[in-house]
Parts: sequence; C-alpha cells; structure tokens
Amino acid sequence: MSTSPNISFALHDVARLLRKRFEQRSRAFGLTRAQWQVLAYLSLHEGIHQSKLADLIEIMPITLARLLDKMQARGFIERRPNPADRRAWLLYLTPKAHPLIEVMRGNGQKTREEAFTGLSSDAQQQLLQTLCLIKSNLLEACAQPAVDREKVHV
Amino acid sequence: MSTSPNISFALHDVARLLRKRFEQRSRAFGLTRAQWQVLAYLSLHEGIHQSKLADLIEIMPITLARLLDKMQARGFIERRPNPADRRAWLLYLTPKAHPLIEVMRGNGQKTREEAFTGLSSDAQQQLLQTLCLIKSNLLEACAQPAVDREKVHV
DNA sequence: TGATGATAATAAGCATGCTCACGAAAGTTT
DNA sequence: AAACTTTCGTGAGCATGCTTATTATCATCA
Repeated sequence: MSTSPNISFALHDVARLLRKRFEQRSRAFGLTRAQWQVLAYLSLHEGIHQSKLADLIEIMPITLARLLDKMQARGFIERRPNPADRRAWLLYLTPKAHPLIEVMRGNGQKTREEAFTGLSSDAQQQLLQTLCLIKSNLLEACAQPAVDREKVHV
Repeated sequence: MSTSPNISFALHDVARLLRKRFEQRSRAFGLTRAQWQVLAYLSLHEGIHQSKLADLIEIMPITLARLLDKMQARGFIERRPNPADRRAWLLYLTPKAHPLIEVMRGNGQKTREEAFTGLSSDAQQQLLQTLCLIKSNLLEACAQPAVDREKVHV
C-alpha cells in the first residue's frame, strides 16, 4: 500500500462511490443498498433457503439473517416454514415488494450509466474481463495462508 | 442491478476480496486494514491534524477519530496538543510504529502481485485510467440529487 | 435403533463506515 | 468588545460485514 495513485485504492474508492451513489437512489424508496440486493436475488429465486441465498450473494449467512429480519419487519419478505426440513425457511417476496423490483433495476441502470459515461462498450467489456481475472486471482489467493512467519515478531 | 455478470458487482467483489486478502496479511501484525491505512498516510504527514488526515484518506473525521482511539490505546500513535490551536491535535507515530511501515508496504505489494497476476503492465495502466475516469464520474454524480420525484410514493 | 456428524439458522460481539448533533475554540464582522 | 459563523474533535446511534459459538434438526452409519 502506497500513497501514489494505486489500483487497489482506486478500486476501493470506485466501489465505495458506486455503493454511495446507489444508496442515494435507493434510500428514497425505503431500502438500503444491501436490502435491495437481497430483493433482487430473491426475486429470481423465490422459495430459496437462507444459506443458498447467502451463497449467491456471497455474504455470510448471519449477515443475511439480519438483513432479512429487517426486511421481514418492514413487510417486504416472508419466511415460510419448510415442511420437509424444519431447520430451514423458504423465502418469498410479499406483494408489497414486487413493484420495487423494476424501480430497483432502473436505479442500478442509472447508476451504471452515470458511472460509465465516456467509456466505450468495448472498454466496459475489457474492464469486466479484467475484473473477473483479478477476482479469480484473489479467490485463489484468499484460500492460501498469508503469513510471513519470519516477520511476525515485529 | 441485475444478476447477470455486472461491472458494479464485479467491482464490489474485487474491492471486498482485496480488503479481505490484505486483512489476512495485516492481522498477523496486530493491525486491521483500516489501521494500516491510517499508519501509511500518517507516516508521510506526521504532525497533521485529524481533519486533514481524514480528508486524505477520504473517510469521515469521526470514523478516523475512532480508529485513532484504538491505535493510541495500542501505542502506535500519539496525539500531541497544538499550542496554536487548542481544538486540534497534532498526530505522530510512536517509535513502536515505525518498523511496521516497511512491512505494511510489503504486504500491499504482495497483495497486488497476487491480485494482478496475468495482467500485463499495459493492462494495469489501462485499468487504473479507467478506474480514475469512473471515479471522477461518480464524484460528480454523487454531488447531484438522485431522487426520481414521480416514483417516490411506491 | 442409537450414536455421530453435518447443516440451517441464529446469538454475541467486534470493526468500519455513515448521519446527525453538540461543545469548545478560533476567526470574522459589526 | 460582542455577536455571529466556522472549524475541530467527538458522542450517540444505525447499517453492514466479519468470526466464533450455540441450538435444533436432519442424515448417516455402526
């Protein structure tokens, strides 16, 4: 980590700003960005278990559980008991949630349009491919231990 | 926001994984990623005020204050009174912190090497430029209101 | 069948980031 | 000088993410 313009920092900043901008839009509809994301995935997989949904979104199950608590309290989702497995819930959107999906997609679209102004379609494709490569590098790296044993005693 | 592979999601994932990988390395030295970042910036600007440092790192002053509380408690930084302005502290590293700086830079370096394996130097330059463009788009966008007035009543 | 191990959801607690608000001090204007 | 505005640091409280641990249930195998 250095203070010169640095890809890691730039990535971090861009992700944070995307989040922030999306949040600015989302908040007007009463949901946070994370809750929107849950809604988006759930809309394509109604009847899914919490653990499967957490896998899809790539967050820890406990993190999802807390989000669902809030969304259930606000009447956006339902947890139905699963007769075949009393440990697991089956997740469904409520009727109240459905009209939000389209609006949400639009918000994501608008945010991306703002973010990618001045980027050709080719450049966007290129960027996506590069990001996917980096992501796969990092997924592999994260699975390896990262400790320099000789230096731990600093 | 859609569930097809999407640049926003990929960016978010990559940033999260970079953070996670860096954290795996940092933790062996007793500091979190955010605390490392504070240390890195502070090492180049000793004697700075909290508000200026928060500007540099681009976080809210209150967020920095909490980080500094912990780092001070662990003996990595000092808050010296400023005789010229009794509201503001002057921030300094302690001797204990200095040897960590080099190690930290190395960690960042290693993390980037892992992340950018298989990316040519040109591709990295390209990526950095693209990210900077997106960042500047988003900084501008975030300064604008984002509400679709007609749709707020959903 | 009965013990053992895996899995689903959640609890507890920490770290980081935010917004909003406030007190103390400094700067500015009248 | 007195009244204002601004700035610096921080308190309170929320949201999201994590790790670690627990409980209930299910699945499997001796």
